[in-house]
Amino acid sequence: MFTKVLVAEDYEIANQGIIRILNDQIGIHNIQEAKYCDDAYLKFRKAYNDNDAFELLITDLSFKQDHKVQTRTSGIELIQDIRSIQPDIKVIVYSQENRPDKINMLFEKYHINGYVCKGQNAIKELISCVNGVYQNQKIVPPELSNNPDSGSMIHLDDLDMLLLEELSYGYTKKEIRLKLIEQNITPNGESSIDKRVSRLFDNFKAKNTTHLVAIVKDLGLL
Amino acid sequence: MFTKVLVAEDYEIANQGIIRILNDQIGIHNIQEAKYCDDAYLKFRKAYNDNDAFELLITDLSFKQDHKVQTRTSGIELIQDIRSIQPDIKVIVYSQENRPDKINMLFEKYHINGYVCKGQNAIKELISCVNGVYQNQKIVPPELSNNPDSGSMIHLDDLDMLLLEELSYGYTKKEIRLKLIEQNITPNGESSIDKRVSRLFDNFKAKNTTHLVAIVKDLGLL
DNA sequence: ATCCAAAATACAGAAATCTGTAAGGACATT
DNA sequence: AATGTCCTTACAGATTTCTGTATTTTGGAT
Repeated sequence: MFTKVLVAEDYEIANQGIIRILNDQIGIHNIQEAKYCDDAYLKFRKAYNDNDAFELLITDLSFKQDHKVQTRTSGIELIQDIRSIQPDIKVIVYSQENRPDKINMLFEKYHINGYVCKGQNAIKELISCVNGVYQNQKIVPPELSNNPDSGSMIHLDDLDMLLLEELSYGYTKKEIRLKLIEQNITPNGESSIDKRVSRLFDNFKAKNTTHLVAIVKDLGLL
Repeated sequence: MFTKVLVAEDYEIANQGIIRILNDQIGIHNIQEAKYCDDAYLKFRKAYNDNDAFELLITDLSFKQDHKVQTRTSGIELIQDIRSIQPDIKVIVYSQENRPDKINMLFEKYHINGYVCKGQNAIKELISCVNGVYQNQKIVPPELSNNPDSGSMIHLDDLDMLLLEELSYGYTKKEIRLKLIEQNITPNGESSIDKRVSRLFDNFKAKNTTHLVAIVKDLGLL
């Protein structure tokens, strides 16, 4: 089993809970905790430089910022920074987020090794996740692996996302068209944009632009 | 100090943490916990019917739903249901949410007694919140009470919220008008709705309906 | 080079949005 | 009763949205 673990979680009640589980139920005793991303990074650096590196990082995604000035405010930055130095460190993300799209993105883009969703079964899931990751498995939360419709997810390309974003800012299609032309993005015909947005209507079962943006906001894609 | 407390929090690691704090640091020993809203409600009803009612409810806002069928999925419904039976019960909401508008809404609309934000100082804040609420104070989280612009919040009445909601569902103003007439809500003239929405445009500096809904979603009011 | 299918675009018309003006009613003050 | 203010509503016109159809362009396969 892992012998040395770093826990980055700003929410101190959870922080303590995680450490207790690692300690009592998994038998890991060499644990360091950090309530700030920057603090986590410093502890990581120190251990790495002392040739006593961490084997596993368990981190939250969002860190509230208080009075202290932080250079990192999200777990993603922390993961990137740490992986750039120690690429083989195992990473478990442990967060509130339960939207399939977002969790999948973490695995695909940042190659995390496991994800545990804060929730009713966090204790059990955390234990099996740590065990699985130790055996080099990729541990997806059960909500996701059981969910059949996560595979049928609609794939949105960059232009789709751009359109959704611009629409959510209240720009008209004419204005968006001009922006696309300025940035040399094709297609940029007004009716091409219409068509694309209409397809999004179908995908998300939206009645109109306002509805579409509301849906996408709810899904957390914007 | 309170002698009997109900803790509704689906996230079990936090759940345990809260109970430990109440126990060890505040000296409340008669605590019941619930990981589901419905479960919390049943425990409340039982205690109330047994003439051994709870004095304080500490609840999260969002409850993830798993396989069990729940009639209540949000802490707000739980609060409403419980308050309709025992109006004088003290309520502390304890949640991830840190958007001022939403927290203010909880105090104004649901008359909660205290709010604690999950975060770095949750332990300290929870302790002082329970103490303050016991002394009939209204305990606003420090992030909010220090924030000067929280006072300048735009006040939205029920009709405003209704309109925003319907617009976010993609209904046209004609459709919304008909709904208002059906429910005997005035004003319901088409241009009255227009005027009201235009006022919302001004309030939120929105360019059009889509932009407005996006802004309101971001603020967490919808 | 030719053909085909998919994508991009133009165009058009019905519906909806947004904005302004004006008319009518409710209500309080004088 | 008269006045003024606020709110509701009707109406109108310019713009935008949304949905079709038709035409052109693109890129790959033969």
